[in-house]
Amino acid sequence: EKTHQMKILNVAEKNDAAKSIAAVMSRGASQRREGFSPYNKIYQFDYMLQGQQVTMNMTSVSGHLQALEFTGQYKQWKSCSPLALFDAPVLKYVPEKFQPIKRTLEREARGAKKLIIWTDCDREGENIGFEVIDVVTKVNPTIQVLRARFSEITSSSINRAISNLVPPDHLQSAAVDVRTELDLRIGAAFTRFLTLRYQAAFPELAEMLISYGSCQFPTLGFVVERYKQIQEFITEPFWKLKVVLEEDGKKVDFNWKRVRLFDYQAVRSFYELCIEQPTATVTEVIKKSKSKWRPVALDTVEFEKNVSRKLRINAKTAMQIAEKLYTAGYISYPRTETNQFSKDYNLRELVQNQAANRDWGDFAGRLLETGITPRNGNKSDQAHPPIHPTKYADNLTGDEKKVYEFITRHFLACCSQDARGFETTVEIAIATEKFTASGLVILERNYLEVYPYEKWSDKDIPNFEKGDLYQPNLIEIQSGQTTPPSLLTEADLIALMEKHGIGTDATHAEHIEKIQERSYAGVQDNKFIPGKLGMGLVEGYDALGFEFSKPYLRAGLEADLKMICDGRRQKEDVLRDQIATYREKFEISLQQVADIDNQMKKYLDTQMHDPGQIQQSEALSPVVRKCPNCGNDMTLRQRNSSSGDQTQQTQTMQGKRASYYIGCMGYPDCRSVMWLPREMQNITVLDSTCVQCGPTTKHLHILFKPGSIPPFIDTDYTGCIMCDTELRDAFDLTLKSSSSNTNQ
DNA sequence: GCAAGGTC
Repeated sequence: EKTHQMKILNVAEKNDAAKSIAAVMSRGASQRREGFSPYNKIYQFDYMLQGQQVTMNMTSVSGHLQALEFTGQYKQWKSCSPLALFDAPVLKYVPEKFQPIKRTLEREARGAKKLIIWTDCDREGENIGFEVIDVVTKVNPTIQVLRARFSEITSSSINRAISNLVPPDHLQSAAVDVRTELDLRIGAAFTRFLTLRYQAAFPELAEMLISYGSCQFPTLGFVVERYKQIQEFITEPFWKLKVVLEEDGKKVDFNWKRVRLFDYQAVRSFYELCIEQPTATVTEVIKKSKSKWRPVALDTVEFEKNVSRKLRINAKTAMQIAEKLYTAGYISYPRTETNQFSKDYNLRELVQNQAANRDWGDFAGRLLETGITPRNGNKSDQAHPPIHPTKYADNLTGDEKKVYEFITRHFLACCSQDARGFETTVEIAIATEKFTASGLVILERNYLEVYPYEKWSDKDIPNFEKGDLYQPNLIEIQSGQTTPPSLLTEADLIALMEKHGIGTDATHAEHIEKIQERSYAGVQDNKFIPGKLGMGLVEGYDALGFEFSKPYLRAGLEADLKMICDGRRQKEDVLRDQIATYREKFEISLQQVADIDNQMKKYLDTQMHDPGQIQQSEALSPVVRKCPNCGNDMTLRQRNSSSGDQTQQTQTMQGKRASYYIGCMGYPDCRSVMWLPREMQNITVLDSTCVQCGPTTKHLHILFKPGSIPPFIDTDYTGCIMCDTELRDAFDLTLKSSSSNTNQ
C-alpha cells in the first residue's frame, strides 16, 4: 500500500472537467471512486509532482457551492419591509442539495497536504474556489492551498497549469461577493415590492411574479426602447432618379449620386434637366481590387450572434451545446472575451486535426501548405483563447454537429485568406447629374470555400469605356418612403448587452429568456416586442427618472468590481456606496409610487384597485422591536382617521387626525398591535436600543402636545415604551394580539 | 414566490 504517499486534493468546477483533467494528468489511468454526491465522482491517480510521487484525488463541485440568503424571518416575503432587505442580515451557506458534495470535500480533505483549485479561470471560478477553500480549511486548517490556471483541457494547458501553481486571487473573489450581495438585496427588495403591490392592484397580474434585476431590466429596456422608436417614427416620402442603359445587350441600372431627396419639386427639376439633354457620357471607369475579409477569431458574443443568425439556434441553446462540447474536449472554453490567438499557439496541429474531414478536410490540408494566417481582433481577457476546435469529431449529430461544424469552419476560415475580387465602377453624366453602377468579379474565394455562412456574389457589368456616349433606355423618378428601424433580433439584443456590459458571456441568453418568462416581452418572427407589463414597468421607472431600464447602473457596478479586482477599491466601500444608492432609489419609488401606478394603468387592461395604503407606509415604517408572538419586525406606523381612497380624493393636512401604532409585519397572520396615545405631536424611532429589552428594541423620541398629558410625563420624552411602566400606565398602553379589530 | 452567477 502507498499510504505513506502525500495526498493531494484537487477540486474542479464540475464533474466533467474533473474527469477530463484527471484523464489528461493520469494519461487515462485514473481510478474512479464514489463520493457522497452521485454527480461528482472522485478520480484517483498517482502523479509526479515536483519530482515527488503523490496520490492525486480529483473531485468537483457543481458551480457555486455556496449561496447567499437572508436569515431567519427575512426569508419570508411578508415578515419585513422590503426596505429592510438593504441591510437585513445575510448568510453564505451550503444549500441542502450540495451537502453531499460538502461531505465529500470534508472526507477527502482530511489527511491531504495540499488543496489545488481547478475551477474555471475567471472571476466566478475564483469565487467558487474560495467557497471550496472555506469548507476544506474548516476540517483541515493547515492544508496548503494552491490555484491551477488553465483555459482548456488539453495536456499542454494542464501541464503548464500544474507547473505554475499560484495562490488563489482573493480580490477577484471579493468582487464576486459584492456582486452577489447587491444582486440579492436589490433584486429581492424591488421584486417583493413590485409583486406584492401589483398583484393586489391588477387582477390580471394576480398570479404573476413581477421581478426586478440589474440585468433583466436593462435587457427589457432595450426591447422597449426600440419598440418606442418604431412607434414614434414618422415616415417621410422621398424621390430619386433612376437611369437604365443598355450595352452588349444587357440592361444596367444606374443609381443617382444624390441618392434621394425629400423635396419632390427639386427632383422634378433635375428630372426635367435630364430629359431635355438625355445623352449620357461615361465620365469614369474605375477598376480596383476588392477584398472580403475573413472572420475574426471567435469570442463568445460573436459565437452567440452568429449561431442565432446563421444556424437559427437560439443563444441559450447554443451555449448549452458549446458547454457540452467543451467538457467533452471537442472545443476550447466557450466563454471567452478573447478574439486573438497568441503567437505561440500551435494552430498548425489544430488545423491538421481537421484534415480527415470529408467536407472541409481538403481545405484544412491546403491551409497547411499555403500557411496559417489567423485574423486577430483586438480583445483579450488574458485567460482564454478564442473558441476553436481542440480535437476532431465525426460522431456528433443534430445541433451539436451543426455547432461544432460552425466553430470548425469559422476557425479554418479565420486561419485562411480574405476573398479577393475585382470591382468595376462606372460613372455617367446626364445634364448636370451623375449616376453610377458597379460590377464585381470574384477572383479567389479563399475562406468563402469553407465558410458557407457568408455570401459574396459576382455581379456582371458590361465593358464601358470612358468617353462613350449613350442614349438612356429609361430615365424616371422613383418614389419611396423612409422606414423605421426594425425590431430587435436576438443577435441585436446580445450585441447591445455586450456593448453595455449587461450580464456575462455566459448569461446573456438567460436574461433574454427571463424577460419572456416574466411576460415582459415576447417574440414574433424572431423579433422581440415588449408586452403590456414590460411597457408599464419600464415607463413607470422611467417616470421616476431612475434609468433602471438603461444599462448605466449595471455598467457602473461592473466598473467598481473591476477596481476591486485591480486592488484600487475596497470591497466594503463599494458595497456601502452601492447599497446607499439603491436604497435611496427604493425609498423614492415608495414615495412616488403613484407615478409608477399611472404608467401601469396606461398599459394594463384591467382596472387598477387600490392596493391599500398599508403596504406603502409599512414598507417605509421604521422597526421598533420584534413581535413577541411571531418574531417578525414590529414597525411604527400611522393611520389617518379620515379613511378613504387617497387616489380619488385630495386630503388637506388640516383634515388629518393621525393616530400612531406599532404593528406587526406578520399581519394579517399575526395581529399584534400597540396603539399609541393621540396626544403626540411627533414621534421618531432612534438608533439607540433598550438595555433591558435587548438590542432589537429601539428607543423612541416623543414630543407630546403640552397640556394634554399628565404633569409627571415630560413633553419631550425619550425612552423605551416597552418597559417604561410609568408611561404605559399613564396611557394604558398594551400589546394586543386578538384577531378582532381594535382600532379606536 | 425574489437576483445573477455558477452548474445536474
